[in-house]
Amino acid sequence: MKRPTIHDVAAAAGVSRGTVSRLLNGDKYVSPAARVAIERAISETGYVVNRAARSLVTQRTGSIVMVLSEPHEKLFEDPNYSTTIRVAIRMLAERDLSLVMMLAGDEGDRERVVRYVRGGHADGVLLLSTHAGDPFIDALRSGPPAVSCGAVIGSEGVIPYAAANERLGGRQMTEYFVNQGRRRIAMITGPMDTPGGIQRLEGFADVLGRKATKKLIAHGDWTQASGERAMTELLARTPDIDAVFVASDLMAAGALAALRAAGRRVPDDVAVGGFDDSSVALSTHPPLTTIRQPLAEVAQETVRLLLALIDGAEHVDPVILPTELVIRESA
Amino acid sequence: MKRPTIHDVAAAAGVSRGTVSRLLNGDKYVSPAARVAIERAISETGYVVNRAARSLVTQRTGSIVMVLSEPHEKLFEDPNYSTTIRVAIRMLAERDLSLVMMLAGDEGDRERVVRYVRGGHADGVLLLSTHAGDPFIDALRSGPPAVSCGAVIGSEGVIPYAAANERLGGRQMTEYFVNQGRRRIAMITGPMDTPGGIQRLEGFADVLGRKATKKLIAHGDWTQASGERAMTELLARTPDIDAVFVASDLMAAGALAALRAAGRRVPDDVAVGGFDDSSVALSTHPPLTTIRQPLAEVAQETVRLLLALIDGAEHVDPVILPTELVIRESA
DNA sequence: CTGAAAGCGCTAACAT
DNA sequence: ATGTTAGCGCTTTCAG
Repeated sequence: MKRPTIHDVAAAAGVSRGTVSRLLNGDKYVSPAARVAIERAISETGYVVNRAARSLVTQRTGSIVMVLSEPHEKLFEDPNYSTTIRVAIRMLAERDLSLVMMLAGDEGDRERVVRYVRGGHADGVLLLSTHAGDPFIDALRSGPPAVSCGAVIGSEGVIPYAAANERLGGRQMTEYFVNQGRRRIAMITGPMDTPGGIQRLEGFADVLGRKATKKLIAHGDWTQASGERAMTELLARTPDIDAVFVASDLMAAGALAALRAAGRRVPDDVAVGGFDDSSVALSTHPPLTTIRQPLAEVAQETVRLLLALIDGAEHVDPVILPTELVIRESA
Repeated sequence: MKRPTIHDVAAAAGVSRGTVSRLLNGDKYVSPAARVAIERAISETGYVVNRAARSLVTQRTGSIVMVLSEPHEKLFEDPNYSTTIRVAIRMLAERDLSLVMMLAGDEGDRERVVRYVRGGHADGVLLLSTHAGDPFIDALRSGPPAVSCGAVIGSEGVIPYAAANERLGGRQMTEYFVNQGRRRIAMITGPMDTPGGIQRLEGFADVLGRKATKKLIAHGDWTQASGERAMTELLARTPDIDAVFVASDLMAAGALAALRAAGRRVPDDVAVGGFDDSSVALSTHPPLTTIRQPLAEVAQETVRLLLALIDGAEHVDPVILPTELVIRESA
């Protein structure tokens, strides 16, 4: 049989469609009697609201789009997405909002996202790992509320966000090395158009000051291979380093391999610090001393900001959460 | 200004709404002249179709729901999801279908999914890592087409699927050990209500026959910690093992830690084989010899099956893709 | 507190 | 090949 409509429910309950609709939408003006009759009718008929019809009249869609800006191949390497996705789905489900996922890895993708959002197909936008100067930030300004999980470099004032205090994390690791008595501390950063790339380095520089010279800094792109490459480069350039702060656990795993190949013992000869406290941090040998980011909380706050905006807040402030040093065996 | 409707486009192009609609829906009966005028009008007005309105009349929603059945905490540990998600988003986007994500980790979640699907909010269902006897398999039978990425144990005839040939993978690794001259080969399996848990063990048993005794088999739950635990147990139970096939790379990382703690050298004393060829396989020491699953192809085939069903296919056959042995240093 | 009625924007069947 | 029109199922005034 066809799916029941609000009309069927109204008929079964002996009221008008309007009354059923009012109940469904939490309007207070429904008599107890009507309420009971309608609720019974709903469960008897197995009625489920037709979102398309509702959407057509309310002009809201009941869905939020999550935009993954990472180039496709790398999506695979990042251990952080699943937490964010999981938290977002949960929180949105509570509000009866569904989460639709889109990719924004190349120009075609991005255009699709813009069309989708401007076409009014989503009530809000959740940005993930958006890079500096991403052209479509502007395109989103005229649409529904957008927030980012992690700062959008260069658009911090435009797109509200929640993020871990990455700079603090950088400081925590670097201070730990200093307190351990390490003298030549190097760093392998992430891409310099991402907050994690920039701010972890800032924290490093905060502590080391002028000792943080160019020679001690190499850049990676978050992949393990890039960490290995950067470490090799660092070793060639400055053989006497006794500690290295790597901006992600995955890259740190690569650095570990390079150190092993070079015959350096970890942590005896060189201390290695990672970032993320992801699952790789435990599978390396030795297990990584790293910085834990409150990922779940960051995701939670991001969604909270978005919901506040959807509920009509004019303005929300960024939320920045502290990181934490996790000591294991690599440093 | 308000978003333009099909009416505005029709007016701007000097044709009727029906003609615009026909063009939009690929109907062949549109004159070249009208076509040009309409296309110009569309780009001038910035028109984007209102999916809700379309959905209301076509009874299709333009979205596919992906259901993640893994209990929440574990979602985090599995390195395979992102590939599947990425491939699915891509392929669906080409058909202008959007991907909505739902969790089915607990009873409440599952009920939500069933309501959603039966409420007609999706044109198709994509199941991920559904466990044996998952109660809501039945609930899905009356709704839109559903397919699974990976077999659904116990419902292989009910839910079409694409999957890697996990049993073959189990055979490949075990044969490799045998050919290497290993004599006491143990196995750490995944959960026995998942295809990966069952079939990788079947492959192991295919090769070893009656030599695959209970004493040589321990069970894990895909987590690294469980791999470590199972390895310790195996070592206590059968100290003379010289090879172990671990059903996932992550668990293998745990096994490696247990072997190191027990003072066994890998691969000299004990060969270790993983499964998945995930990123951890490269970050362990030594890097893991493992089985590669054609994840992207599996995801692709899964989506293809779903699309075929949506397009009206009465029946589709399961697709099973071969795995491949990847030799590194752990065996 | 409730019923009636007017659309929301679109597709598809029917005319022409 | 194209215009006209009848809804799709719902929310939301507006009366009462």
